[in-house]
Amino acid sequence: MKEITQTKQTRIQREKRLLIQNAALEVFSEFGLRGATLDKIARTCGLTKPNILYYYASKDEIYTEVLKSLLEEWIRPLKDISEQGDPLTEILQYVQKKLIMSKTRKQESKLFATEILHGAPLTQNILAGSLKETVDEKVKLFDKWISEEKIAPVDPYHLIFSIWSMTQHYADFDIQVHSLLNHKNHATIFKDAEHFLLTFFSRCLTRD
Amino acid sequence: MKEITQTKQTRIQREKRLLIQNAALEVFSEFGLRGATLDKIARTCGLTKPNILYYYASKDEIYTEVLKSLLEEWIRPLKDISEQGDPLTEILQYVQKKLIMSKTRKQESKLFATEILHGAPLTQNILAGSLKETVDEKVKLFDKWISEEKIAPVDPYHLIFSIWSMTQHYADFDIQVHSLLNHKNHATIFKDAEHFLLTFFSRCLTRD
DNA sequence: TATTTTTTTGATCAAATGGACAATTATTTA
DNA sequence: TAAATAATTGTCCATTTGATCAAAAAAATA
Repeated sequence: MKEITQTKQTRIQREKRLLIQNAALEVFSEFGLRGATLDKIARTCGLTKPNILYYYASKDEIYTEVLKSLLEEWIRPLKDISEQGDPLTEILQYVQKKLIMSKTRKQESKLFATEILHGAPLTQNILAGSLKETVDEKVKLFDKWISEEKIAPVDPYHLIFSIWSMTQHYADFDIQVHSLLNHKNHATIFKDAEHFLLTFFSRCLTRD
Repeated sequence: MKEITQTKQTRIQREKRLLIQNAALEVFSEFGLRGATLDKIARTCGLTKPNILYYYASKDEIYTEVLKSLLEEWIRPLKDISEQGDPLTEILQYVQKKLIMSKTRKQESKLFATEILHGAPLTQNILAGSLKETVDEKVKLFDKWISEEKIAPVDPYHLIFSIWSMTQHYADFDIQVHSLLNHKNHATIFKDAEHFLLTFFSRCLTRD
């Protein structure tokens, strides 16, 4: 295969690569890196195995690309937290955004979770890089808000962890959630979750 | 292989099966069901592959057994929540117990998470069975406490989800946690997490 | 100790799977 | 339209891996 540079892709290359990425996301999020096979990905997007390997050098390369594009999207809402806005509103909005992502981007959430869970072999540099940068920046902002007594004093790192874990839980553990809630309507679950989380965090951040 | 009944195991059978289970927990929690190989498990416990298959009919049987014994242990602290005790204390104690499990039983937590994440192929009946039973029972208790105004009104199901997600986060996503906290001392992280969680839940459960 | 039973292992198999490649077909470009 | 380039696929290969089995070794038992 000729080298496919970012600047000089044919129409077909753009289309097929996207097709493969979408199928790969589906398969990887369900079976993990090792459980996913090229055959499954091929079947999912209606291409043949050698054809997929014409666009990507290896299975690992597909995985890396899918994960990379996912990570950028994953960090974005955190970046959106603004120093200008009302502190409590900003944080609650972040909670809402993360919950919406769990609802609409379940596959991405699961893929990310699996990757971290199994040691983040391909993500460690990003965790220690751009994600850490953004987190540290927001932690500073939260500390500032705390010192100005605009939100209650809590450890900002653990606050962020709590937002991540509680919202992502509804995507990653959806099987369990649905099973314990008698397979209640999907939309209802998320509405209840939203109400719970907003109550929870506003109570927690407005006392003292 | 002769059938190994529960009642009539030799000393060697008891020892070797335990040896295999421990190795399997280690390997499965790191690589997942499909990523784990019999060779890896064999190497981990110093047995040969055919020898392992002398004690277990298949890889899936090992996985199922490890998971089954894990699940019983996993539900126990929830059962311990007592109607007799002080409501807030009981719930905070449950949070503490779950956090300790994340600290000391990281492998179990990760294995469980991976299983649910990938569709709980071998656990679904347990989720819908004994786990659901216990959860429903405690939900009733929480509702009672709420109606008696002993804790603040929150959705008990989502309260339980929040406890699970926030505590297990420190085991399942330990790579991320450590990376973002500059690889701070393990014990310190859990002390901070405990303080955060106890503050968080007591604030949340004592208002109104 | 002799016999039986249990345990261990080397050799091997069949299926699954990631990947290579040459030949063919489709598309683009001159 | 002809030549060149890009895309597709059937076939094949090497490795991995779950599992089998017969023979050997070890342990238990009589």
